[in-house]
Amino acid sequence: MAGQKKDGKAAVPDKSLWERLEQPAAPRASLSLERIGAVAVEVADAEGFAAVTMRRLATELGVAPMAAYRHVSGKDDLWALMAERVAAEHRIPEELTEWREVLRAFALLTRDMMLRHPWVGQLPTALFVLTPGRMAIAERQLAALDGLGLDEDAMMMAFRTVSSYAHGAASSEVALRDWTESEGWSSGAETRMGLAPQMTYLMDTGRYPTYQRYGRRSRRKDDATWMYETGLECVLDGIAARLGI
Amino acid sequence: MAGQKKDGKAAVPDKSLWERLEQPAAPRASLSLERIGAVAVEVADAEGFAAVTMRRLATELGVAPMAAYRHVSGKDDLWALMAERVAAEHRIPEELTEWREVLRAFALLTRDMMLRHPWVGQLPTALFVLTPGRMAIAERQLAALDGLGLDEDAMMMAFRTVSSYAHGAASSEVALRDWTESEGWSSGAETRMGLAPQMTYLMDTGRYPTYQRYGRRSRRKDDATWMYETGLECVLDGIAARLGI
DNA sequence: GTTGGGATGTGTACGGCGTATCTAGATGCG
DNA sequence: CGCATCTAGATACGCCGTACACATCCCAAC
Repeated sequence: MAGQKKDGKAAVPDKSLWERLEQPAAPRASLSLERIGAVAVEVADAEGFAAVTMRRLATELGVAPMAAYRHVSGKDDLWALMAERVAAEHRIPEELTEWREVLRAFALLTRDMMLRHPWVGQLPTALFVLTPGRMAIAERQLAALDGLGLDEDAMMMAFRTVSSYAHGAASSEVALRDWTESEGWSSGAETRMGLAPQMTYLMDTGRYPTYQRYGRRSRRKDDATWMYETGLECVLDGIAARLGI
Repeated sequence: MAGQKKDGKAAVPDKSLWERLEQPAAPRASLSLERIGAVAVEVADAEGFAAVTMRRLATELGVAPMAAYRHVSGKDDLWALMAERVAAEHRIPEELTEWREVLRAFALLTRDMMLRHPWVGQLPTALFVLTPGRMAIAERQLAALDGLGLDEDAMMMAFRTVSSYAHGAASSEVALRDWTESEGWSSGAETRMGLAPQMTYLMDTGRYPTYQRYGRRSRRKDDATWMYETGLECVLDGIAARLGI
């Protein structure tokens, strides 16, 4: 067995992806999980998630199209490597101990990370949990919520609530930014002036009066940071109030 | 012009997708946006998002592979139709008037919808905002927040905070459900017993003590509804407190 | 020193995808 | 009737993921 079918067919080794990722790179191998993941992230950062193809990676790595399959089982493993790589960028300062500060820092770092790597929202959502780096982040949050008299369910609920908010808010922010940029507008104002035809049509139906009033009267329409941070404080307030911490 | 290049090349008409969607179906056409969207949703519900290909749709519609391009510009339009179709399922009861009830109903309906159509989380995130049905939902929320003395920015912030939480929480719930099912487990307990090799490895590293304690001591580990609803109440509490409503 | 086997990368090929472009038939209008 | 217009079909191109068989290289055992 061990990554080798009886007839000599090539395959990825037996050990789990994460175990292999932590092992030192094989001595006489031009490829490694580290290198594959790094290049995948580079390509995605530069040209978008869709540009990350096995063939493109092979070109970038200076290797034949099928070479990477010795190391990853396919695109699933590849995506997992990408998720792990960006998760490892999270560095919540050690000094922070108060639960609210830790959870806030986590949410702010998540947004920064997703603005830096806008393709992250296109990864399968399960990778937001099931990666060593993501689990380390969760562990840090849970530890910060420990010793406050909460039961395990409440601790997990608090963490997951913040995490859900952060993921949802950051991905919609990124999606809207990508969309306005893809339409060739560079500011919120421009966006609203040269509205895409479909938006103009929708607004002109007059079905969205409150929404239109927001468009005319809002003073912070383009301040995504304010929106994100204010929403985050609400979420933290609510957790504190409901859990009595 | 008008959907026709000078040399007779076929193309989708000029009017926006949404305008065409509302028009009555063309008299002598076997295809319509309605029918295309309906079939796309059916295929996605039955076999997953990846099964929705232009060719598969053509087969399902009893039509040549390129026929649908007369009506949609490509997969982008198709996805927009799918998003609009599931958005139209949201029916927030007319009787609800209190802001908190309206926002709560919206969040609960969002979760139900995503559990019913697990592929929704794989749509481009921008479609969670920029569709007529999604805008109608937003309008309803904003209207419920109107007249409480909030300024436009606060109203939008409240709505977006709930919407971000709902989207994030529901998509991670769906992703985890899909993942455990794809591994062939049918309950949370089974999931934890026959843990995937990669998870066993991670847990065995001993790096996640608090997480492991949660695994051992949690009493609501498999109660996704409790988790979602409790988190939602936190979010609503926080909004109420911060905005003084 | 030779040899054999596992690890590593290569070459070739298949079936499916999105979609550009051309062609053909039906329909309504002068 | 004749013609523009709308609709769908046919064909084809260049990508994609990846299965599979093969070549190479290095180390270990003899």
